[in-house]
Amino acid sequence: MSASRKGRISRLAGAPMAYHVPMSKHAGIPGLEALLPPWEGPAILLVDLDAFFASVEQLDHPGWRGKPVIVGGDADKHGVVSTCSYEARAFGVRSAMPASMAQRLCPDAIWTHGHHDRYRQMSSAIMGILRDETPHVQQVSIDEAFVDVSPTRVNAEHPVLVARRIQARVEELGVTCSIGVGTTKSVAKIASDMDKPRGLTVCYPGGEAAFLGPLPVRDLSGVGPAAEAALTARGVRTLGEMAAADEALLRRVFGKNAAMMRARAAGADESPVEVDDEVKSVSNEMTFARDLTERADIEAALATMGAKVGRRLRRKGLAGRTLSIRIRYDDRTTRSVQRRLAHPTDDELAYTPLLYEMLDEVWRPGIKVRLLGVGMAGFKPEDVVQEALFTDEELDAREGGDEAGRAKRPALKDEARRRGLLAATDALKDKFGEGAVRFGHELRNESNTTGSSTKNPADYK
DNA sequence: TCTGGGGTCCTAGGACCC
DNA sequence: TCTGGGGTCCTAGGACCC
Repeated sequence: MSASRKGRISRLAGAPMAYHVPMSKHAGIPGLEALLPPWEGPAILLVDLDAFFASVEQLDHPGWRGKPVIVGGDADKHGVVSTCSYEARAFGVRSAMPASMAQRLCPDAIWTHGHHDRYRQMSSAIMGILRDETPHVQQVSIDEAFVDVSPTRVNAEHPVLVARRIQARVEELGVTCSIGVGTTKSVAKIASDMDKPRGLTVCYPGGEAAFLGPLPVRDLSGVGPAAEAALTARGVRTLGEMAAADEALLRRVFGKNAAMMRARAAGADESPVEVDDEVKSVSNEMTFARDLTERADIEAALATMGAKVGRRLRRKGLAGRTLSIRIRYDDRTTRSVQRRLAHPTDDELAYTPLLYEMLDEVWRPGIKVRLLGVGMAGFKPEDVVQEALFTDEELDAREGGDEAGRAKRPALKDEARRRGLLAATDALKDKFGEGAVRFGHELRNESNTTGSSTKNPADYK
């Protein structure tokens, strides 16, 4: 596909200079540097890996190259498409589409649940390339990052040349990326979407209004289905109209973000590239192919997810104080319950009984459960130090200090023994994989999940 | 043919304190 | 006996992103 673009330098609607630069020969277009108008002021890249998961699969399975590949969940288990190759997109398959629909559109596609450790590894290598260019890298997901390449920051080198070098270095790893270049993050983001795969789209300083003006508001990051509907109802359809809209009108749609969103629509939002990787929450969810109706099955699922969350907390060295569960009923309505803990913890053996208590607030016998989730939030740096969830006195107060009350407690309530057990099972799972150690409850719902894939922004760090 | 799983951020209301 | 307003914490829900 790059052949048709080879050598093309085209002008984008209204922008003084907006180039699509061909990627097939990007290692050196003779004289390109001389053709580029000088760049004044800030320059930000948005680097977006093309069909990332599917591209890695095609890299690792040579037989899959040139064929429709779909990474996602099972069609008969409520699964959806996570990522699909461009060959599959030709059939109309898209991300987030129900897997059953994708199967009808493209019956011969190659399906895989994905290999997330491999994606994380590839992503880390690519982010390393970006950080080798400049430390001013803001990773926004496993396959996207902003890079501040303002000439004052990168040896006065032209931003377009930096972008072309990044594309060349990424391709050496066997995958490709599209890059948008602009004076702000939102301009770079929109530019990166205009030409995929292997595209390089540049909006020069001063061209923002002409570049963004005709685009639909939905193209702007931060405008979803609800905001789009609210804007349309008020006669605002394009980014140009949004940039000119009354702030009071926008406040009814965006609340306190109205001014910021209007600046974005005008390409004038100055939010900086931020190197910030602080994790705010850790959670795990499961959608079931068959709705759960038995309390024992629901508790087993909560215990399984609680254990996964605990293990990830320990791996990250985090302890949280806000425990939450999420539940979706068979009619797809969703409820959540959260509870503030007395002490931060990363120990599922301590908090799993609380999950069962919280369940009582949103579930009664007879209710069918389609999805369950367990999450932990409320981290503070000083909370990383481990503490027991409850003291014996608090447990006595909760459950009664008599023999019957004490007998209800987990057999391993002794903190040191608990931590020993957790450390041992973590070590086994590190060595032999997640399936190496299972408790009885973890087997109950086996083979009843969607097997879907994810792009978890916190998990590759 | 029917919608996943991982996150972040915002809003609104109630409890509580002064 | 009834009453205020502001600040903070907590909870639930929802919009949005990849």
